[in-house]
Amino acid sequence: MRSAGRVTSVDLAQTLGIAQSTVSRALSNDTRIAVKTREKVQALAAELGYTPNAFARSLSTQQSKLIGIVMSEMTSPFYPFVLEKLTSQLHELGWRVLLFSTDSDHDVDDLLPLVLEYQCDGLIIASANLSSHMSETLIRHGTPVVLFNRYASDASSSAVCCDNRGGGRLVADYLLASGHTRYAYIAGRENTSTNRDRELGYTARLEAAGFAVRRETGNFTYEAGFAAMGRLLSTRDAPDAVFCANDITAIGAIDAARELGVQVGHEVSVIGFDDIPMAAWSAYKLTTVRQPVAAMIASSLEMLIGAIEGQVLGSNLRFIPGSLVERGSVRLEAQGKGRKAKGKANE
Amino acid sequence: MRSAGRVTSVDLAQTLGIAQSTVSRALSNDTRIAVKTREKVQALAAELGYTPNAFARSLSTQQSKLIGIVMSEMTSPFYPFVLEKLTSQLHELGWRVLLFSTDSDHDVDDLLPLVLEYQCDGLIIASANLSSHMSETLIRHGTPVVLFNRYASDASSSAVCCDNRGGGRLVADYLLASGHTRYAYIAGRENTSTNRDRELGYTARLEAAGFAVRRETGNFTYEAGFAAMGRLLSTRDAPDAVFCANDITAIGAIDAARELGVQVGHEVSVIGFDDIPMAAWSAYKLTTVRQPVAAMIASSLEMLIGAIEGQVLGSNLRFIPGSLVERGSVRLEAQGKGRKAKGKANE
DNA sequence: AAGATTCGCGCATACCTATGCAATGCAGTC
DNA sequence: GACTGCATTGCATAGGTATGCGCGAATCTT
Repeated sequence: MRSAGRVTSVDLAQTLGIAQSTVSRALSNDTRIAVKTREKVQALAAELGYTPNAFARSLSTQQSKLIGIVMSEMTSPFYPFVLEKLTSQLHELGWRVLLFSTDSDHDVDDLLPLVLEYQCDGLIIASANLSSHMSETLIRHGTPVVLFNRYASDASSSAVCCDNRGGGRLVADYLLASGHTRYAYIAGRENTSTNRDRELGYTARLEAAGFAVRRETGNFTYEAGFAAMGRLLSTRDAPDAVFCANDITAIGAIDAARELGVQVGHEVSVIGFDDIPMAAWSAYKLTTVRQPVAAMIASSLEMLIGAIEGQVLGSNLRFIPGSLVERGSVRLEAQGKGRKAKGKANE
Repeated sequence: MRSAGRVTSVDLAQTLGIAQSTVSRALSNDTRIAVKTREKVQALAAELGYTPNAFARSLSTQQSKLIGIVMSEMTSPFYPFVLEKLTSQLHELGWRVLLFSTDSDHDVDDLLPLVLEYQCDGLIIASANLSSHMSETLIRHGTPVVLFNRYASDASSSAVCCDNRGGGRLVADYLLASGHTRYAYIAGRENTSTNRDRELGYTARLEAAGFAVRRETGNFTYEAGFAAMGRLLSTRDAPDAVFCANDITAIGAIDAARELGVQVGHEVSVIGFDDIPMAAWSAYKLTTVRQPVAAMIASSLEMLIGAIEGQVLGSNLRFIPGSLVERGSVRLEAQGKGRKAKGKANE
């Protein structure tokens, strides 16, 4: 009954008194088919509202034209943007998107069977981890993967990341140059390479310049930033420069500072990471490191599709540099509080 | 070569010297298969990493187990939350999600062929429009649809919405009760039922109480709210109560007010709609109408899956009431500015 | 005009799973 | 011992598309 409504290529063929194969070729603009028949077929197809069955096609061609996207933290402000760009670009390139979501806490292992059942031609994993066991399974199945903004420690799968470590260094240099002296870092989730690298770049640079870095735990959320900043400011010798693992944490931190009557951009400087739209709001004017999202997405797709079409499965890591965007949340001139000379010298 | 890696049910059958049909039945725990063979098959399947081909299965069963989700405004803060909940719930229920994104400006018509090619068993359209022509096509194909937070004027497809009109009334009553006198509305995108209904409920109630409502255009974004509030406050006789089409607009409005030195919650009251996480931030403390997201999603899935399984295709509209959550952005006691008595009386 | 070439199309099959129906083997019954 | 009945398994086919290969007809060649 259901299939009664569905028009198939066989139906078209029978109506026109030709072979199904001719219909198939006519619809794919095969040059071997005479222009006249081709037009006849296409006209009838349009008239009857024929829609090819992607499943049957995939079975035949061994290509699903499906890309799986696994995403966690979908509700944090950065990733929806990524997801939208990814899907719209994939659509333009003729691919469809099978969406999976997971909590970032554990690996995506349990989702993998589903991805494989649906014969995804490729897989993009954003802000989630892939166990090395699974990555082997994928390689065995010949399904290319690229990790987005995360990379596997064993380098078993390709990945595209913002140069998080470089970003951390950028922040350190900027804060040093403007004469800050008491540094802190509010972390993101601990098991993420993003958090690790941002911290590493920041801290290494500062320690090389002779400064210690106080560390507060966090998890990439507003609430965590709010709480951490509260802790930082409630101590004697509170920091005058706070780098946050991402923007939303930074915004939480700013709100906490305000609540305590501490002026952001004067008494304490705050820097974030991502450059989400909110960072530009007049309420925050957050100085931050902009992730080169467009370039990262382009790069991911290029790598993924290259791997699918060329079957070059070699793993490949790419780090794309971010850029510092200056707004109002950092005190620029040293105000006699810190060792100005040292800060400047380090630039 | 690709298929060399793929293990099929035929492979299993040959290895075990049994028929493919037996394998199929063994893996689906068919009771007719002897326990011993069943175990043998399942063991081998696990060993070889057999993954059933969902396409072949769908071809055979005429069920794709795929739900298409069409979403626009993915980057506005409300919808990622919806998307995440939808996909995770669908996964739990055994469905997969095919994701399509579109800009909310035009209909989803161009995406429809893709949805049909992939034989989606059902379709959820969030914050986007479906032309009546397309809705007919879907009915003809027997594909159930439910619109999320939008409904078609011709009632040709099912829909689940927040009771936006009721929400607008809630806001009006609340503002009247607290003695406001100069009302304004900052609109969302004009072609949306959400915007229309929120405005209608609000305005109708206020006009019934004898108040006029000043209207500013908007489009559900921060920037639009910011600009609109700027316009409102730059006039003589500026409003003391502003209802915004959604939270993000309201937050833009609040920032604009602050920029102009106007105290929100005292000189001007602002109310939003949605109750996104940001609304609770200490920087905003936005009083707003909470959308019953969980209930809306549950209801959508219930309707959709009911339609898929029962083939009851009747169109069905469901409106779920929201609730006012009080925070700090509304002045509560009349401050001698307005006709307090009248406001109170209307509660 | 007969053979060589090209053009247009059809036949048959692969892709993989699910399932109705037939068949087999075996135990139990009278 | 023959027959009924049940428990297991196999056979065959559907589902819709793409494509290698072959065939007939039309065009061209000389």
